Amino acid sequence: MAEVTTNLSIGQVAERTGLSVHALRFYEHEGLFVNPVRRGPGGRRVYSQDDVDWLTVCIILRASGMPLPALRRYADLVRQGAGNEEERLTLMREHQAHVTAQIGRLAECLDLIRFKVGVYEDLLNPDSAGDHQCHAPIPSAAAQPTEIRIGDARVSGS
Amino acid sequence: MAEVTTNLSIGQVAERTGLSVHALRFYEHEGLFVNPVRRGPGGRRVYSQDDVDWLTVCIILRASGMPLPALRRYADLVRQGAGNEEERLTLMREHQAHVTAQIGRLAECLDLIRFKVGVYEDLLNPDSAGDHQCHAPIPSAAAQPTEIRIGDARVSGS
DNA sequence: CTAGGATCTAGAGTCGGCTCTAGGTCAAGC
DNA sequence: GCTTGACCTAGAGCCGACTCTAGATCCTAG
Repeated sequence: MAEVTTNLSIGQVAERTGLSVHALRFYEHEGLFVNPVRRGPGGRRVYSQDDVDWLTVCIILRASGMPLPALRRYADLVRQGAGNEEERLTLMREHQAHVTAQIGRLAECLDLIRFKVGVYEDLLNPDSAGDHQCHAPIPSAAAQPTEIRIGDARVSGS
Repeated sequence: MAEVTTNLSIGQVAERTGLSVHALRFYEHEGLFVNPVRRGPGGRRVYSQDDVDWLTVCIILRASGMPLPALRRYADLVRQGAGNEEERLTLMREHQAHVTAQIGRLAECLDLIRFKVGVYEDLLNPDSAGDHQCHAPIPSAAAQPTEIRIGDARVSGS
């Protein structure tokens, strides 16, 4: 069995994860890795494919708005090994709820945005009768202090 | 007809929009209002229902991730009055695209999260055969790096 | 031998979007 | 008259998540 232990430099990992080398060092410093990053000659970081796989998960969790402390908590649990699956499940379920809620909120916002787009389209092209339905809180814009949370998930690229 | 011009204090507006008084002053300072906020005796801010309606729109746009500069741009256009509807439409369409993309990204993330939740559920309740399908690009990434042993793999510089 | 490039550490800086503080004005109630 | 509370301005501070800098080390190529 040829131990194909991939040995990647920080630059290579940056390249294939999309994270910067700075971010990789930062993540390590923040304790987000499951296993300590190995070091090669000269104290240089050496990453395995498992590290890259873990980072891929991290990136997805981050992209969906999980804050670093929660990610660190999750990494801690995985690092501790079997036995804490319930806690991991709880953590994941909570995050799932967050993401689901966020998607719902965005969908609501999208409703207003679509409505606005429709209004301007009609205005610029009055021929086509506009029949936009908007099952959202736009007519009653003055209604309730809808609890919309500003500033939640920030996702790559932007 | 009785002039029903609602005159609201900053505190009242804060209360019914959910924004803080600090945020309201900040938004004004940032030029996010369509019309200049009136002032009452003692230089106190006086808001109309229109202001509140506009803020409601702002809140929704912010909640969907529109950055302040874009919001300011939109306010500028509205302030300038009729004639720039195309630009407003463009702005709104761009934002619509952003939000749609963001929802898509979050949905993808949710796929991994659901998968993870499923894995842990099965692990804790092995009776029910779990058949989770994950129609996302994550099968390999979701592999559990539980207890990864890092041998004394030496990194030969080669 | 020397230059270039990737890496290292520790720590400072950046950015967006508020949030808070300090010091002051003003109107109402006791 | 005095206190309280809402409001004012200008500007400082905060938070999260990086990003960048400085100065050093090390490897490889020419």
